[in-house]
Amino acid sequence: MGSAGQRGRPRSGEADVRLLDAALALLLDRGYDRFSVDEVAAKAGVAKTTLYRRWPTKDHLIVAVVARLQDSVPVEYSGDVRSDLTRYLGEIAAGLDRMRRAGRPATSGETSAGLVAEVAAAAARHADVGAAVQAMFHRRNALVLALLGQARERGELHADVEPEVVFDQLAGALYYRLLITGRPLDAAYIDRLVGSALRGASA
Amino acid sequence: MGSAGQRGRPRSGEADVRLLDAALALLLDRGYDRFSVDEVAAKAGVAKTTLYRRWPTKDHLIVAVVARLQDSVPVEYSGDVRSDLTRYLGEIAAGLDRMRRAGRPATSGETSAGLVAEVAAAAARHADVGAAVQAMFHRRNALVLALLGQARERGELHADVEPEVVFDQLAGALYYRLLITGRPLDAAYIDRLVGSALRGASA
Amino acid sequence: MGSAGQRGRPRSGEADVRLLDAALALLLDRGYDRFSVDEVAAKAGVAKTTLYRRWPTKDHLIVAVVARLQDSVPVEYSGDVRSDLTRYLGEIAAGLDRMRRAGRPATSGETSAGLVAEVAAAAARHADVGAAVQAMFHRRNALVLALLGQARERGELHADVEPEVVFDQLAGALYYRLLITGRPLDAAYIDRLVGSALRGASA
Amino acid sequence: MGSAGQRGRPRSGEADVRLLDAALALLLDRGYDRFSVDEVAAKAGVAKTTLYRRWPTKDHLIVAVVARLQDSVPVEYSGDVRSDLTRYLGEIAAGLDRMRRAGRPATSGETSAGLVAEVAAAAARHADVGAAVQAMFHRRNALVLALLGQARERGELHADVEPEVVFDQLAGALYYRLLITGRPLDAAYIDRLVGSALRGASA
DNA sequence: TTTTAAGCGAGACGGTACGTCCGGTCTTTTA
DNA sequence: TAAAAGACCGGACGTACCGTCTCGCTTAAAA
Repeated sequence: MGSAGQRGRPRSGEADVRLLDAALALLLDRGYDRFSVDEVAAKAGVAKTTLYRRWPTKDHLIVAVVARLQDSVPVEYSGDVRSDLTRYLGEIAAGLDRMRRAGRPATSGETSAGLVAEVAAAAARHADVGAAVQAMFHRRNALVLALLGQARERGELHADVEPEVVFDQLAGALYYRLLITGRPLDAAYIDRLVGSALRGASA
Repeated sequence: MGSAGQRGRPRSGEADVRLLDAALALLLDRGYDRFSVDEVAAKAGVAKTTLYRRWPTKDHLIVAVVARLQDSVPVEYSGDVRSDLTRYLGEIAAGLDRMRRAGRPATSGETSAGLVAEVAAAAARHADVGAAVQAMFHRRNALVLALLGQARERGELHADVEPEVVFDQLAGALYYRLLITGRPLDAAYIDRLVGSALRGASA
Repeated sequence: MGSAGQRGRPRSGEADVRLLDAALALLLDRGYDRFSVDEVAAKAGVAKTTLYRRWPTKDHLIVAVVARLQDSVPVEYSGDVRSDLTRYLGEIAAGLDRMRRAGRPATSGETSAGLVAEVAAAAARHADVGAAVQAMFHRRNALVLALLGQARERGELHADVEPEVVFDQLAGALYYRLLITGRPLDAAYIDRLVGSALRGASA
Repeated sequence: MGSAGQRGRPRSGEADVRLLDAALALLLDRGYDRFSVDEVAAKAGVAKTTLYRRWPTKDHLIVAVVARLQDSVPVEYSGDVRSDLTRYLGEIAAGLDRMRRAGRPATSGETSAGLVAEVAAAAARHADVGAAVQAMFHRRNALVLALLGQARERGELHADVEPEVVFDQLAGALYYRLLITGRPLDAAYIDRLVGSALRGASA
């Protein structure tokens, strides 16, 4: 009753795991280019067809991998906007940092935004990948938008503060640094950033 | 005098122009992927060797093209920070918009950041391309940083405002929207953005 | 006694028919390549497993189909060797013609021997298919060999005529034309052929 | 003078040789199926593109290889039709024998016509391959047709003998045996065959 | 009536090869 | 020298198709 009834052989859950694991490993020590689908399949011990049944494109696969990388951001509220924002931006920066290292020799101090940029590019190439990427970021950001909204309602922020805009300014600055300027995303910068954003916002 | 003495056939200045033109045209109606070096050479009526003598890589070529797209931003100061910023961000948004359309059917209202992202990715792939990209943006931004600095000195902005951070917040928000969120960069948004940035900054 | 006794669900006779029909239809309008087992099953509305339970290989299936195509050659003796041979070779030629058209647009006057050759190739790939093919041809040819033998005994042919060799020459010429030369197998040719074969053979 | 003038880098003659050699070797010890284009290229130490520039298809390549296998049939006339025919058919049979062994373990006494059939099938799949195959056989057979024609003119054969038909009967018998019947092509059979063909033909 | 053996539908899976694409380099002839 | 032309190397991509496997379900004979 209710259940649709199983048709055909079910997809192998193990294949998913092995593929994503292999892909992640490969992505991290190769980077986007030099990442090859054939190699993922081989490393996972899975047929290429099985991979392509799940992700129709290298881009799709990589985005799935990245999503898994990013999807573990437990946030807790302390009630203090400044420290909450600082902590959250720190998490984002750390996440970007994990991606930043993909494909670069660990020793190289290079600030490479390659993977992030590639993901954005992939998002632009395929509409569905774009949707997935936006959803991924939306999930990540929803908490912070809520946090800003609550702070405003509590009177901790001016009434005319627009959470969305403020958030764009904060996150945007990080991405801009990473992708364009190439300057570091350290704690000091994050402090300055939060400070600047809250200067006019706090009541 | 002093000149090394020209040996052999001189480089054809015309080739440069034809190549860049062809590349631009192709880039605009194909986007980064589906843009092929062979095709550029063919369209320019120039040998591939000639192209590679000038730009050692597809990435290099494309960045050169993009630089030409972006490098015409004459800015004039009106003396009023708010309007100056608004105007300048408008210019940036317009430039991004030109790139945004690359390779997308004109009709599609899609907000595609493909080219921008690809350029960032290219910057991450080759150190020299990265330097060129940063220089390009640095040239664009220097004026605004100067503007903010002067406004601070004139007392129009608080003494503890950090121009660099404020600029990151402004430009970053635009790029974040474009690359990640995919939401529009219209005049209304720019107004809200400048408003938010100046709320706490103006004296 | 001896009989195993029927266990389990019996095979569906309908499936056989539907599969062979679908396969034949597909074979005729696609040819050997571009004939896909999946498509046969789909078209027959039958599971692939069901198909493979009957024919372990695409080759086996196709040979089964071809056998059905060829197995309807009722021959009657008139008593006159020349006319009997002519008639029989005409039947063979017609049968080959049916196969000849497989996968070719009806309009194309092309003399394509594709299917015949593919069957021969399949026969070479699998011993059992080879046996089946030989048996099929043996059935077809037995009658003619008998005919030649009787004519010899009746004195209509020289005593030293070897039916087997003569038959090879007749049938062989047809196949050689079809497979190698690509020239037409019309009635005129068959007459010349029989004439040539009987020149020295008839007493 | 008249020459078109060489443009661009000329094709590497060495590549041709290495590819054909590699392909032949592979074909002989694998047979048509299990013959892989990638492997040929690898074995020849040549890029796959280079191969595909010459032969657009596995079929084309294989036919080229087979043509080389068959194209060395120097025939000399002795003036005696019977012995000339016997010798020539012997050559054909030997050539077929070389192909017959392709892909079969040397030990196996199997009479496999695989490669011949595959070539015929390939000829049916692509019009241009078909033309090449016919040309190949035409070259081989022209000599014998001429021989038969001369013998007729010399009065060695009846005036109403049609060389073309006789030849079809002879060659056809060989191919029919090989492809369909699977019986051996030994010297004894060839003698019987020539005898049968000449019975009525010789004046 | 319950068990057991097998067939069936659906579709995922492993494996292999194909032919294509494209980036970048090399080898010619000609200017 | 540079330029034009085009072959070359290398490597990945995504597709196609074969034949096997794994489910859940159905059919009939056997216990």
